[in-house]
Amino acid sequence: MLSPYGLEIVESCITCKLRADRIFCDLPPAALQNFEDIKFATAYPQGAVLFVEGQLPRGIFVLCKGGVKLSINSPSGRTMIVKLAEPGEVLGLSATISGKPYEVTAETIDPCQVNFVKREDFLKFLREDVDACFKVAEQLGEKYHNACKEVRSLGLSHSAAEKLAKLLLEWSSKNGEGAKPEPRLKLRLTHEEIAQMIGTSRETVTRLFAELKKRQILQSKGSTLVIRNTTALREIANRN
Amino acid sequence: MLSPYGLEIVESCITCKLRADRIFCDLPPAALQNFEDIKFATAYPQGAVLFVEGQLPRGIFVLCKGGVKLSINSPSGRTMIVKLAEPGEVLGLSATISGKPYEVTAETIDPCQVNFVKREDFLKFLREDVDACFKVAEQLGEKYHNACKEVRSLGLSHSAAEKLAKLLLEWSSKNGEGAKPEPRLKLRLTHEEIAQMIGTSRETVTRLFAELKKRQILQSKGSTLVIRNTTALREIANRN
DNA sequence: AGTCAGTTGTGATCTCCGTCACAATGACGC
DNA sequence: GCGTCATTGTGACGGAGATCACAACTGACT
Repeated sequence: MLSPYGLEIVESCITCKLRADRIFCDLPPAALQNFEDIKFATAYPQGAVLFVEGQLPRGIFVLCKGGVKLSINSPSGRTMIVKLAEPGEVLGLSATISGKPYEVTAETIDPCQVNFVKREDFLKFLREDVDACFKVAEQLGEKYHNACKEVRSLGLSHSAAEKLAKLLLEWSSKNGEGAKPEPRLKLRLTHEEIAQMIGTSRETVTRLFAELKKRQILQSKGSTLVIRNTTALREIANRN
Repeated sequence: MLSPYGLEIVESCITCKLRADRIFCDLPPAALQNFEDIKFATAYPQGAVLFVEGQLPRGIFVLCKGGVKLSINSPSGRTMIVKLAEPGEVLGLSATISGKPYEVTAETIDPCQVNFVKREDFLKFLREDVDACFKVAEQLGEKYHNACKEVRSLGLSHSAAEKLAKLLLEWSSKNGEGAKPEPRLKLRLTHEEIAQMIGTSRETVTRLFAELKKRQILQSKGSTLVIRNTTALREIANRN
């Protein structure tokens, strides 16, 4: 099936080949069929907003393909990026369960495929299936874990350099690049957005990058970044 | 029944009168009976450590009575208080479900009554009971919500004053004191600990309190604090 | 080519707050 | 009472980084 935004939509979760790798999607057959019946397969272009912090929960969004930026905004216009969600994650979960407003704003950074489930359908689904309910608990645990990591990074770090180094190391450890002596990673965010991830200003990020390059720890080729001296970067990340 | 640490232990969850008000404990009769069979009623003195960040999860701790301080520690000796847990909360939940190490350290700040459930018993219990499983999801959602609030406070605030004001307002909104024109609250923490809650230094907290008192916004009588000018405090909390 | 918006790079200030260093106060036991 | 310990109160100083203000660069679109 052809679809908008250059995505090839996977229509059915039952035949989806990616399922096994996914945190949430790997449900037993019975649950999967029930889920299949209540979900809507949808697609979004880059830059689309799935939901906004403060809105009453309409339902959950299971990310099948693409990346989504989760952020928290202050009335004063500041914004803080909490996480870049990856395929397999369920977005809007805690709000949908509690009925309280969405905690964060979710905005696509790629063309995305998403399975949407209406709140009432989802709650009914959970009430009838322990397996699904347990998966949800696991998923929420994962989210909590991430939030704790964020708190740790924000609260226990001394310098912006430390936080940036931690972020880069985390990114490089994905995609199996972490093991290599000189891991490389694609920068999907602007300096401004990186600043919002580590709670600092854009200028500081630019300056830090400049310094790391000068010290031969980093090297950039277009939008790919090469970590030339992993040990040095680790040292900065654990400084003090 | 008489017990250690001057606590009167509530032996059975089934006859517990406080149950209805509690987030987790209000289970349907069948689930409650099953829970009753696997839980251990225990008591701890003030200052006891229930579990430490990084330990493999032994099980969950349902807080029945007393207060527990949840904190995150850095290898460098810094510590950040994430939350003061109240009766009804389930501690060590996400770790017990995922099997990954406890996220935080839990230390009692009062003599406490706690119901402990071993990990394997708890998991089995959840697998057999949708209602309990759903309660767990709700509880985890609540934890996630709190963590998000923490991230917001740490990441989006400009000044220590702002964070302190926010904290005081939050505390005063408990116990129904929030509605009163001059809410009062008992300070259960030292300046040092308050500093750890808002991610600043002890001296800064002391200085901020001094200033707030000078500006007639606060007034302290022993360990109770009176908020004399709620509007001014709100203004500081939302400054910028 | 040229234009224009969105990035990135860099210098000059300025301020908040962390840190160090003590003094003052309070709590508690003996 | 007095000694010990934890907590609180204050001053002085320095530095990390926010903020402002531009300049330089990039890439997309006409």
